[in-house]
Amino acid sequence: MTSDPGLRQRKKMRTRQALIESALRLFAEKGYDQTTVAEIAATADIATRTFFSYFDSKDDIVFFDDRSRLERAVEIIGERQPGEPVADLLRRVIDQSVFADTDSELARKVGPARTRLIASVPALQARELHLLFDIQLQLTEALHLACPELDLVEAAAAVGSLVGAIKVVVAACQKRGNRPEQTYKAVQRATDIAIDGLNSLPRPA
Amino acid sequence: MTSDPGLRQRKKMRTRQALIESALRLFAEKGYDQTTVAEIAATADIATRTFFSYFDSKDDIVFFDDRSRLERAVEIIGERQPGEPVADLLRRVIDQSVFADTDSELARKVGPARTRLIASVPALQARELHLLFDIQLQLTEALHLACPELDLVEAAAAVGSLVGAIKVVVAACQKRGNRPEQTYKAVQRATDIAIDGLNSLPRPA
DNA sequence: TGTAATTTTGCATTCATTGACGTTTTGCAT
DNA sequence: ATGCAAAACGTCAATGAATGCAAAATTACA
Repeated sequence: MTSDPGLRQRKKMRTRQALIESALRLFAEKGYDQTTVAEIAATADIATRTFFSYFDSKDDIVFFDDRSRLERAVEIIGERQPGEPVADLLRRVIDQSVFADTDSELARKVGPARTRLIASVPALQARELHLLFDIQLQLTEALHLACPELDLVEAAAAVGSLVGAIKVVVAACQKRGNRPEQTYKAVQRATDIAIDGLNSLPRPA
Repeated sequence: MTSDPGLRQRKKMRTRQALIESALRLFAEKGYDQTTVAEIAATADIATRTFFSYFDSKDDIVFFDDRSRLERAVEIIGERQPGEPVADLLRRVIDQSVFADTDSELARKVGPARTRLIASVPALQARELHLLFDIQLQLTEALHLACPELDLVEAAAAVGSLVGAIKVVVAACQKRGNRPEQTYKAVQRATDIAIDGLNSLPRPA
């Protein structure tokens, strides 16, 4: 299955790669809205029409490595040791898929720039949230399978609560311009709060 | 401030209303993608160009009452009794803003149809998630203000965890085609899980 | 009324996205 | 090697959302 790329596949991959690199470079240079699909295609030496057989939409290209991140996450969940607490399992998932550079060097290369790009373009924010949402649904299924003691609702709540806490905390940090250091600490705190529950929050003085 | 609408304002409101009704009716009849902005405008007897001075985009019109829902929520948070547990406060927010028909009869009228519509159109799902996300950021601020014992990260985690759990659970329920009855119960369960934390989940047998 | 402020509109334009259809490449079997 | 079928690509044309602009219409107010 993972054996023969074949000329066809190799060529497709190269084209795909070229499109991704062209797009991200142009977005960085001229901004997302100022870059047209036609330009991206031209820069990668591809017909405009063909762009859409590689990516469903202009914004999709920014999230080229989402699929592999998801696959990694599902894999981790599938390898759960029977009896391992759900909280521990999900902690590992967060660390090793969300905050790891899953998809080759390219992901690491564009990492921070991409983050800034997404934060600054509403259309990309929306796309990201939508993708993340789909991912959560799939994680829910995987978790439900790997943890027979959880019904579907419990699995969904677990995933939603953890991811939701982290996502909002990260956004709040970015909004106030925190350093990555601070943001990372905040993510840890968010994780703990999701795991220990809202009742673990400080009480009024 | 809330006194004189004036002819101008009244007219604008009527136009807005007309646009909303036309749009939702057409979406229901022919489907979202098959309905053009031009048709919506024509049905409401205004110029196509004018549509965009009432709504920023075609999908915005579906979420016409989001603003008032948010305002209601922020209001509730602002009225928090000092010493009231955060969990209790947020429970009330969920009940009275998310699951209440805030914006007049219109909201109630379109409720279920709109839910189905959003679920079936990817563009609307994305828009909804984006709006919901913004809402969460604003709730975070409001909560931080109303609860001095919470720092910003804690407030964000609280909101994110609760809303996240509910959102994913609702989606999971819809996906498997649960009845509203079932879904409502699931929301309660999701709320409890967010409040009590992932550690409150059933342990492996 | 007359004038300023605000809205509405028509028009042109840009650009993402899609469908139909013909052409080129590649994989594979003979 | 040769030929066929499928996969990929490209051309052309069309649709429809979204935006800028300036003229026309409407409303507010002195």
